[in-house]
Amino acid sequence: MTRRSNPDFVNGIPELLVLRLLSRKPMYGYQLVEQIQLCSQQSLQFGEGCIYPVLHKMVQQKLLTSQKETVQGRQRIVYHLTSVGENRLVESSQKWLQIVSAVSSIMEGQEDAQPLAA
Amino acid sequence: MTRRSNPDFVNGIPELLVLRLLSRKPMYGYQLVEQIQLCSQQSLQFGEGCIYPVLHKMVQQKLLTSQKETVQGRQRIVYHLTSVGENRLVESSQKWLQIVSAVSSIMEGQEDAQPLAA
DNA sequence: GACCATACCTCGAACTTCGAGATATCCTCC
DNA sequence: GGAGGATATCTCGAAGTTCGAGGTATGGTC
Repeated sequence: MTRRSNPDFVNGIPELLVLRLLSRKPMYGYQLVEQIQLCSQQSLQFGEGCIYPVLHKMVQQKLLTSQKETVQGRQRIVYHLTSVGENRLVESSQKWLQIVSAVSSIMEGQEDAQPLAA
Repeated sequence: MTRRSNPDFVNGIPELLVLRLLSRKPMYGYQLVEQIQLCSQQSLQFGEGCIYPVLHKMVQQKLLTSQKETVQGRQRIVYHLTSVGENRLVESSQKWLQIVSAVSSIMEGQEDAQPLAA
């Protein structure tokens, strides 16, 4: 139980990663799950129960298009980034970078920004 | 409405920041809200409706202790970091750094980790 | 035939953020 | 004296996210 007992910092990351990975080349769900694990050296482990719903949501939002393929009798659904998705990728990475830098500045900063004009 | 329509990357950040800010010196809630805004140049805007509950939760978890103060007839509740909180700060910042680095490696990476042995 | 890897899916639980609204005191200005 | 703003606290409910568990199906290997 106690599924997510402490902060995992992971909100929105699956979508960002899917966007980025798909900007390099089309992929299917299972492959995305594996790539994320591999590329991050197991640091990031998003299971299928996480990725599939994200994928479906993104198709609905027209960030992706999907396309059925059958390889050796095995069905795959290959996802492609749309131009809307490309835009979203740009926005999202900027936002991510901005947050990383804001958090860093607080984490590394030594003093108050302003003494709060007492 | 549509409160949080797209990913905000912000999960767990309030706690991390509170931990860090309090590791420098004790502060009260309202002050934390302001400091976070100031220190991040408005990039991070966690309102009181976000920070107060976080503070209460952290006291419950013994990450913080609280102490009432009255300054000019105005009540303040000052929060101090406990040693449990210090440990949590260390763990959490490591985890944060790890995620940032894993995400960066995927965002900046150019190729597959492994060709997935086709 | 059994079993594993591949490949897809859904459901519910748990957690988080955050806007809105409410209260109360002090100070300043008219 | 009264209005209004800044300071300072709080609670509630809505909305969205992640993710474990469980389910289905096929192809290949032993």
